[in-house]
Amino acid sequence: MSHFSILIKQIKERREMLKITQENLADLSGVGLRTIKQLEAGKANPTYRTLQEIADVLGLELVLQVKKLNNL
Amino acid sequence: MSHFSILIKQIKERREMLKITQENLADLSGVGLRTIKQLEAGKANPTYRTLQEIADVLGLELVLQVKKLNNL
DNA sequence: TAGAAAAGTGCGACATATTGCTCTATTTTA
DNA sequence: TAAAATAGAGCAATATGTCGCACTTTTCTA
Repeated sequence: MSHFSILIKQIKERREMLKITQENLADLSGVGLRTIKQLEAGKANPTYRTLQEIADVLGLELVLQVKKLNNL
Repeated sequence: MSHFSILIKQIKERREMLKITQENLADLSGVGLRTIKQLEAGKANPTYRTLQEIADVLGLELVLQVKKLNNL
């Protein structure tokens, strides 16, 4: 499971938790519906801005943190 | 100070802390030097992959978290 | 279970991110 | 302070992200 897949999954789960459809999310965020569909389908390499706009509507934010040491 | 500006600043500070030049970072991450220069200059809207590759070399990771409630 | 709603996909146009080249500006160092 | 190293920027080619349209598939619901 890539880090990106996890992020996608989080977005999708969060959207569903909030009972928002992809179409709602597109309207609310200003990001095109097509882009959201591609993103959730894991077929995209979105720009920071796109991710940020989507995350914002979902009450999420993209932050940079020091990597966790997983495999020691 | 936008959220993005903060992220850029974090990348730059982390790179400098590690005594890595932009050129080193380009080589290590596989991201073009030009792209890194533009990014650190705040003149870019990078893709997730670009950010991730850079962050990875710097021992950082991009994570999605529930927004902090700042202004209540 | 039939109809509606929501989600996923191929196609193609357009916008823009990435990149190298070359040059200038700034910072570091001997 | 001069030379070297590092960082920033204009230009243009190429790659790719964004988006709407039209359609199919899947999921929900009455």
